[in-house]
Amino acid sequence: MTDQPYHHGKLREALLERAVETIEEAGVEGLSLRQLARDVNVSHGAPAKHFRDKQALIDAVALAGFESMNRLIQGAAQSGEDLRGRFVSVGKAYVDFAVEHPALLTVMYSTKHHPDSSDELRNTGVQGIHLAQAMIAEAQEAGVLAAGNPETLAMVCFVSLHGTALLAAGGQLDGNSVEDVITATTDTLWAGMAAGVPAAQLPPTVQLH
Amino acid sequence: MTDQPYHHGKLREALLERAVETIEEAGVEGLSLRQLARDVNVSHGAPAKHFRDKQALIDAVALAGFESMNRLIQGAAQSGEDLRGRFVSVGKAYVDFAVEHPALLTVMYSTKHHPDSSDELRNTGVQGIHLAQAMIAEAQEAGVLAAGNPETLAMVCFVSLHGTALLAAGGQLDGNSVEDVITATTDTLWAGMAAGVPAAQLPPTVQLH
DNA sequence: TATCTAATGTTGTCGCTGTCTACATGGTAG
DNA sequence: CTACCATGTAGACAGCGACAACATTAGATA
Repeated sequence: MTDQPYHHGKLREALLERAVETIEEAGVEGLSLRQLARDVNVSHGAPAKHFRDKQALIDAVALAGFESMNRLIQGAAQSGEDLRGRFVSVGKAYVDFAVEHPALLTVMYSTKHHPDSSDELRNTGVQGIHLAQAMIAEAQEAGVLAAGNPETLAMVCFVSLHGTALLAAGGQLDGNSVEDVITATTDTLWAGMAAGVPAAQLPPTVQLH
Repeated sequence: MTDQPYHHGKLREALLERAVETIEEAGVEGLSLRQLARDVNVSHGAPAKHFRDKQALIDAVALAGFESMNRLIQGAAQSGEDLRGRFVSVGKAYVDFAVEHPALLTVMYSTKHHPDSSDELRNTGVQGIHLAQAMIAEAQEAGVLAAGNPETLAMVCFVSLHGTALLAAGGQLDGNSVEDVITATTDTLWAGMAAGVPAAQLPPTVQLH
C-alpha cells in the first residue's frame, strides 16, 4: 500500500496517544516501548529519539493526564451554583475522571518521576489543590464556613477526594456505590468545615495560629 | 564454607521476607524473581516451586502487609481513651504505617490480584473498614455522633484516611506536615459526623433510607 | 528397614524487554 | 548546493519471566 515515508512526522504525538491507550487498557506494566513502536509502524529504536527512556514517556503521559483532568475540574468549579454546589461539583468531577481513567490516575500519582520533568509535573498536579483552597477561603469570607487555615483544609479535602477517587477507580468501595460515597464525603467535609473544630479539642499550639 | 544443603528448608519464608525488603527499598518494579533467588542463594527456577507466578509472590507480600497493618490498627483502636481519641488513634496508626512502608502500601492496594488469593486478600483488606464502622455505630448510640448510615460513614472515613496515607507516603502533601493533615482530617471528619448533614442538603432518596 | 513417590531444587532454553551503538535518510539553514 | 543535524533503522547485549527436563531428597508406605 502506501509505503511509509522515512520520517514519521508526528511520531512523538503518535507515541504519546498510543501510550495513553495502552495504559488505559493494560496498565503501566502492560506498556512496552517495542510493542508501542510496532503499533505505530516504526522501528524499535525510534521512540528513544523522543523519550530518553521509558520513564520519560510515562512522565509525559502523567503530565497529559493532569492537564486533561485539570480542564475537567476547572470546568466543574465554574458551574454557576452556590459555593457548596461548586464544591460538590469539583469533587464529583475528580472522582468521575478517576473512575473513567483508573490506570491513568495511578500513573499520574506514582511517585517516581525524573527530576527534569518533575517540576512541571508537580506544578500541574497541585492546581486542583489551589482551586480548592481558593473556594474554601471564599466560603470562609462569606461566613458559610468556620474559620481555619484554608491551606490545611484544602489539603484535607483533596486528600479525602483523592482517596475516594483511587478506591472508586479500583472498585474497592466494599459494596458502597461511588455516588453514595462521593456525596457522603463532600457532605461530611462541608459539614465539618462549617461546624469548625471546638477549641477544647485542639492541641494548644494550634490555638496560637 | 558450609555448603548449602540441596533443600533450603524454609525457602518460601525466606523469599517472602526478602521480597518485602526489596519492595520497600526499590518498589515493586525493582523486584526480580531471578535476583530474589540469587539473594537467597538458590537457583533461578526455585521460586516457581513456591509461587506459581511473580504475581502470586506479590499477592503474598500484599497479604502479609495487610496482616501486619491490621495488627497495628487493632492495637490503636484499643488504646483506653474516649471514642474520639480512639478514632484519631486509628487514623494516625494507619497513616504512620503508610509513611513507614510506602511501597508496601502501594502493593497492598494495587488491584491486580489472582482470583485464587483474592478472597483472602479482600477479607483481610477490609478489616480496617469494619473496625471504623463499629466505632462509628458505637459513637452514634452514645449520642456523640449524629445519626447516619454507619456503613457509608465508615467508608467516608476510610477513604479520607486512605488518601492521607497515600499522599503522605508519596510526599505529596504540598508543604503540609503529615501531623497537621492527619489531625485536621480526623478533626474535620469527626466534626462533620457530629454535626450531621441538614436534611435540606440531601437528595430526596437519601431521606428514605 | 527398604522402596516408592511427591516435593523441592537445578539447569538450560525460549521469546521478550530496555538500552546502547553504529549507520541511513532527508529536511533545512547557510 | 552543501553541510549539518534531527529523525529513523538495524543489530547487539544482558536481564527478565516462564517453561520443561532432570537431580536430589524427605517422608509415607509396605
